[in-house]
Amino acid sequence: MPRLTDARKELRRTQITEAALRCFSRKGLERTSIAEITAESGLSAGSIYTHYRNKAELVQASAHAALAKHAELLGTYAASQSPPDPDELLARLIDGIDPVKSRVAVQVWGEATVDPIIRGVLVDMIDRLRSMMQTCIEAWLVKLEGLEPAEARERAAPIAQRVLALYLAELLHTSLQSPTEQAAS
Amino acid sequence: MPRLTDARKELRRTQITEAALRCFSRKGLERTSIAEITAESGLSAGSIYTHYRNKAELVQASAHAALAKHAELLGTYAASQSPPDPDELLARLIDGIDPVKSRVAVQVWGEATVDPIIRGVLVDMIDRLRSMMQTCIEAWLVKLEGLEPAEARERAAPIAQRVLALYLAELLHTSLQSPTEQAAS
DNA sequence: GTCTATACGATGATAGAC
DNA sequence: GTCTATCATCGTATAGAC
Repeated sequence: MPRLTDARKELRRTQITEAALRCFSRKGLERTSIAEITAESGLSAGSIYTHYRNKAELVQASAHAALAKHAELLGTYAASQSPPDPDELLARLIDGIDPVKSRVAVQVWGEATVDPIIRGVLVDMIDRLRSMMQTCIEAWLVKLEGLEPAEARERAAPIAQRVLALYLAELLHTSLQSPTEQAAS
Repeated sequence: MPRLTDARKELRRTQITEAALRCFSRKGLERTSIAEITAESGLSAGSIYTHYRNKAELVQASAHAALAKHAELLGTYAASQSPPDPDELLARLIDGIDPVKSRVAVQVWGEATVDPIIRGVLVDMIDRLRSMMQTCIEAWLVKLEGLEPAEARERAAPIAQRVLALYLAELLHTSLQSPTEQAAS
């Protein structure tokens, strides 16, 4: 197994998706052309197509990468020894929102409306977010509010649901606030 | 002033946007071609371009139409004699969500991320929604909770903010639940 | 005002050299 | 694996007849 080769391969793929994410944040998932991604990545069209079968695959990979970063942040809190209360959790998550990534995230929402694969990626990620929030809130209810594990689990679910909703709304809000450097089509 | 002519003109325009909205709901704002809208509307490309300067203008008009319908529903509650409490208000709004329109609405969010004009339309509509929610909640606080108008106004704002957030999140949820009849790009 | 037919541009994707 | 050059396709927008 050529481990080094695989690692380099993956490195190239992320190099491409990183460049793509920057382009998407400026022009959107659809209106970004492959040419722009080649310019941003410093690679060529041919090279990109050896790593991704077509543009749809690249968009999917980029969407996954964009959403995963949101989950990463939450993961650190979920694993924390002293879990924050729901308000504090929400505040920290909001504080961690990156305007650039928020734009791509909201674009992914729109695309998920129409593309089943992107939708699968998004639904999956949202479920993971909710699950992690629930874990975090559950731990808080047990450790700091003194609830029984059984009752904590029961009460954590609806709270997590609402924290998630407020977080998503804030994501939308952020994506609309940050200025666009791009003229209308 | 040829009033009848203007009325017919407006009628044609809505006929076009209605057809466009159905197409958008299936294929998205960008991947819907003018040809598909002509087919859906029963008109021709030439006809459409006499009513809208270009596709961007048509998308803007359609976006406005899609969002306005959400506001209409809320307007009836805001003007109601017996305003519902926040939970009930939210429940009714959610109950009134149309899956087809929810998809277009979320697509508009994504587009607003990139297109300043669409963003203006969206931000405007969101502000109107929040304002109407606030009015509704304010009336409820005064009439049914017996608060002073001054305090009601103060306390209504953050509640409206949260109801709005929960509503938007539910809109996203609905847009992801309804099945897509369209293959990936 | 509406249609048919078309020009023009843009873009996704590939072939073949290195 | 990567690049350059190219192709084929598709979609917007327009011109001109009715």
